[in-house]
Amino acid sequence: MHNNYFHIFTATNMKNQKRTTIYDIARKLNLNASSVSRALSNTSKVSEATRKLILDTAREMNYQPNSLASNLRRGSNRTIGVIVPRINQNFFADIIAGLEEITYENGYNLVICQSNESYKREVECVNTLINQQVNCIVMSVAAEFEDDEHIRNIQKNGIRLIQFDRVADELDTLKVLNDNRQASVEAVSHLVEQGYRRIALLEGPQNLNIFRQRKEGYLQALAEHGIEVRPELMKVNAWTQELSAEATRELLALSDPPDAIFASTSDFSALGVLQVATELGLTVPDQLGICGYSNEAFTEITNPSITTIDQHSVEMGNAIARLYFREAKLDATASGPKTITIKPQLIIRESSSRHKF
Amino acid sequence: MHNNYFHIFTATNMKNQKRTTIYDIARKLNLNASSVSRALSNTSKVSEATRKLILDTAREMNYQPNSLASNLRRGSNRTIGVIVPRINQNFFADIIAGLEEITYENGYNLVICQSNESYKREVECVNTLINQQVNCIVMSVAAEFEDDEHIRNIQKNGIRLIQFDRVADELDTLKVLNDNRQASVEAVSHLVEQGYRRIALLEGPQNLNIFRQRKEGYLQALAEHGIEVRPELMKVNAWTQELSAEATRELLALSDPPDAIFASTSDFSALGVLQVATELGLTVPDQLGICGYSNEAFTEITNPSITTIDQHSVEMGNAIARLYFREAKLDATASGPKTITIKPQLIIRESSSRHKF
DNA sequence: CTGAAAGCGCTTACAG
DNA sequence: CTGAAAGCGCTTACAG
Repeated sequence: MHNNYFHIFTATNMKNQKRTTIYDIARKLNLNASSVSRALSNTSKVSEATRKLILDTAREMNYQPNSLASNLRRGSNRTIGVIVPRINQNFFADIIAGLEEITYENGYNLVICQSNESYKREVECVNTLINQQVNCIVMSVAAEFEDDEHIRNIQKNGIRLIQFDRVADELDTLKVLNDNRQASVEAVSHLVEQGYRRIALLEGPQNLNIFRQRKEGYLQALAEHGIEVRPELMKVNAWTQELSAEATRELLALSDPPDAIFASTSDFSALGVLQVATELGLTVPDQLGICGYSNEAFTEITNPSITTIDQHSVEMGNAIARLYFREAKLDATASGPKTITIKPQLIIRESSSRHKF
Repeated sequence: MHNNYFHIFTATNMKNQKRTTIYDIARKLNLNASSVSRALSNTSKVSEATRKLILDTAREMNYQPNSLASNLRRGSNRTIGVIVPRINQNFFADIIAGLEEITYENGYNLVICQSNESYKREVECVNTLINQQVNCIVMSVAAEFEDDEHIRNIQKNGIRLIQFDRVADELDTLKVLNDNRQASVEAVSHLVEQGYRRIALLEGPQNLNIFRQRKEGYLQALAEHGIEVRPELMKVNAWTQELSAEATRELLALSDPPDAIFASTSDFSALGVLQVATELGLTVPDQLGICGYSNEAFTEITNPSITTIDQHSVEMGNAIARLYFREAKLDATASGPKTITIKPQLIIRESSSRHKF
């Protein structure tokens, strides 16, 4: 027992040489720790002379404040937790970068988790962030959605919640969304204006709000232009490059095949469409029009370049963070449901431009 | 004064309804908080009966442990801090995703900061993470490098440090690197084997180790194949798409222009080369060979597709996290400098394949 | 197996 | 302007 203790002591000693605390500084200067705290926090009244003395000594002793302690005491840790399906997907990486810009300016930190599209992982992420006492959780739900109890639990614990992009619609929370429906309407209308009439839709999982909205936009645009809906032109769950390629093969094998395909799920889907079209010797955009979603970097450099929708993802990240800080400044009780909508932008490129531009 | 206090109380009350603590549970069960703590931590001896009672009550009262408190007490917060130049750059996003996989498995969290390639920001990030008492800092230095005092400071504070990719070479720390030199040797040798002889190099900022090593590899490969070095074929700081395009124009305007360009800085540079080549009507790979670096997603789908080097970035993230956990298990004093090298892989595509493959 | 007590490092009303 | 004291919520040696 004694041996064991001694051993640990030695190791710790060699490793840490014990960090300086405000008590160390106080002792050295024959002051009380509370004065040191006040001088360092730079907020309460301390005489200029002692403040300077304390700051100098702190620097000299290489003092680093212990955020854990001050956070515990203050009951806030100036941290925002982020849960996304996948960190290294362009859209989410941009959101995170956008969040970071603003949170950094405000002296906050980001704790990041990824759900990997799994419901179970998402629940675990939420619990971890609640335990960490983050001030706010910013999240986009996993495709595998089962239940929203864990999300409600965030609010029960007095933690602010901002949902973005993929959200649990029914919950009364702060939300930052893209206007997916409107973007879809514009994309499909553009295809109609280019002369396409048999427009197919590649859909994402309909349990996610964003994919439902994109489908609604597609239907709305067809209605507005008096084009009849042909169910066989709508393909469900075509949301990866492979699934989209497969769906495209099926579509093009129809007796009355589509003359345009709106890959509403992603640009990777659009890429799948383009691949199959090239394989089959169809010219794009003349024989087949294509529109994707997300404005991934590669859409600009494919041959032909791909028409798509830019979601302003970095700006969206900024907007989310700004929303948090604005709400946090208001009385804690004041924040009800509130939605900010970002307007995506149709980027017209070669894959849908029959009339040269 | 009293008013003020009352106001705060109300707000807090309405917002939080006060989270359950182990004391609340103890009081309810007529036990001591220490027993509750032991039952919940699941480690010390508690009778099966009381353990069950405590766990049930905790669930019923919606207890969420306060990590801040336990971390402060234990002096560790099971968190790894990450500092990267840019979160939404593919390589770093992949590294982060790779880190997250392993840290998650081990019950650790990630706190992420981005330096935006700025030295000042990097120093601030380091300080924040030190104050947060993270167990480890994983970092890749900003391009704007001034001094390594902040990095030394990490170790002075008893925090483990793992440098990766872009590192301060002189410091004795754990390092996880790509074998940039070897990758360059292979890329340039491949170009030689394809019959290219006047091979130009686009270099990155030479204050970063990775770009120095890639240049060394280039020089080594030329030497090995008995090809003379022509300084006018080596362009410094060509590390964005625009700068590379510019450098390419200059190179191709030479009286004896290159027949291949190794864009050692990134695939975006390679893209800049490809653009200019297309503009000037040069056929790739016949009249000009191109090789990039990083294996960005788009390199597969450009026309022609781009030969490049895959850095196994997700696996590199995994390796970094595993290194931390392995070292952490060893005695705290035992960890000296140590380097893990990941072997990148040359991906040969059309842009450098004169002989069809 | 359980309880009582100290302490992690800080902040903040309360006195003076 | 400064000091003394309590407390944030937990963990952990020490007794029993």
